Amino acid sequence: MRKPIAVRSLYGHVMHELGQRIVSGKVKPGEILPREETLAESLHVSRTALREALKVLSAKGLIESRTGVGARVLEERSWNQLDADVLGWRCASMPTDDFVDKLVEMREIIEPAAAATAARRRTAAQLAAIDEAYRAMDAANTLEEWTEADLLFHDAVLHATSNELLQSLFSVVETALGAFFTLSARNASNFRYSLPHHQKVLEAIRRKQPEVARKAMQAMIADSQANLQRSRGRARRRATA
Amino acid sequence: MRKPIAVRSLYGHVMHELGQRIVSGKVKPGEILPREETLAESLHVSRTALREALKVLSAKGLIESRTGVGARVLEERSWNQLDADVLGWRCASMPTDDFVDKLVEMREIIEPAAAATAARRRTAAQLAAIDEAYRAMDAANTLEEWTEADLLFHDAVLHATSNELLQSLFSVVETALGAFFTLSARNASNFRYSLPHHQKVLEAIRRKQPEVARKAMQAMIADSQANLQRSRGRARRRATA
DNA sequence: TCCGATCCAATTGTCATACAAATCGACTAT
DNA sequence: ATAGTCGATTTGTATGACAATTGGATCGGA
Repeated sequence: MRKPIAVRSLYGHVMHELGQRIVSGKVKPGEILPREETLAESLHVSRTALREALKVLSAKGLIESRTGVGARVLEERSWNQLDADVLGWRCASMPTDDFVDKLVEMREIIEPAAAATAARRRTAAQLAAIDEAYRAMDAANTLEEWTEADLLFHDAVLHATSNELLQSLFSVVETALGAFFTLSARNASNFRYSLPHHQKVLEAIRRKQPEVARKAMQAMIADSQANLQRSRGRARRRATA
Repeated sequence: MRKPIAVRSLYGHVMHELGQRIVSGKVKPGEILPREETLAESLHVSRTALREALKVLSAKGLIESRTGVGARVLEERSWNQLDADVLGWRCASMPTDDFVDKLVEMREIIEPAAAATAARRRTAAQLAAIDEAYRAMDAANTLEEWTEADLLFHDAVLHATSNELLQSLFSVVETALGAFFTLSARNASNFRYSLPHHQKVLEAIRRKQPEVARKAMQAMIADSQANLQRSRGRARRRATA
């Protein structure tokens, strides 16, 4: 998303490789990873680069290293579930329906409340940022331009709450939108269909009408959820065909 | 909390030291940290240990290292505000009313929604856990027992949503709020006052009434916030006296 | 046989050093 | 004045060495 395929540093590659192995369940909680020297060799990096990756995974709560024992994969309960990387790894390849449902549920909780708060507190500059994102969506000619502007719009709404904790949840919203983008049937002719929803949110925030903004955002999410359900139906019919 | 004084590893010490310097504002966004060799020397560790700390801080979004340039402190906007360490450093460095307000705002968004979801989806076992926590609160004789059972109650409600993202989110907010005061208690003598609120939440979840549960939770939070305002007033009067 | 203390092998934690790669700015030639 | 080149600076990666910690194996005594 942010980094297309990204020329990640060596340690970054290692971190993603190991992170995905853990999150995808290829190595299960409780298991001990191979010793650092072996792991480094099998990933074709030095122990130095490997260790930096392990440290970051440890900070994300995925593993715990103990002297003399090794690196143990921790239970899912202690994973940093809101971490952008962890969320991304859970969406790697195809996210499960179950996980997408949870992402949508998070949106349903976060974004309407954020829209309402933004309507109450937004400054002129914050409103301008939302407006600019909206106009970029309106002007978008390609899927890529639309996608970028859409993310910007949702980020701007969170920003307008002036609550940086709320804004940090953008990683969740971003992941949810990303999952929606890959799962829903979007093409060159119909990707603009949600523009009116966005306009209603924008106008409510402009006019400082919290409850109107909340409702508009709820409608937008409900609509995208319905869209997901339709896609699932199609996917299932295709699978059983 | 978890680790009293904690025998942190060397790199852990370094990470906390640098993290606090950044979050507290001793080094400001945009500034470049001293080069690694210098930093390592001034902190009395090797470059290896320092680099592991920098890598983790980078993963938390506090800094960004670039070859040939150095480690730049990033803007607060890109900090991982919901990271447990970052939140902890903020609690330590700026325990202002403003920050608490933002935490409370998060709670107002999360917990009512969680209660409603729990009422919709709770299993028998999850309900039993909430019920057990409630009875522990009822049986509490000391503030300590009450506080422990209170935490258990709220955790159990979140657990009953079966959404680990939501759990993770509440968990960090709860921990941060817990650093300032117990979730719902006035003082040693009448800490049980919020028991009826908890009972209403419990019963609504038992009867699978989402909106009732949401309202009950909202009432509980509103009550504890009113309580917070009163104690702030007292603190201010004391300060100006 | 059971139990405890001791020792030892395995593994991570830390350090020191060296060199590769990237960046930025200054300098040079045109 | 400008484009290109070069060099100093700093992070990125690799390597080798040793300290510290852990858990089990070994051994001895009752």
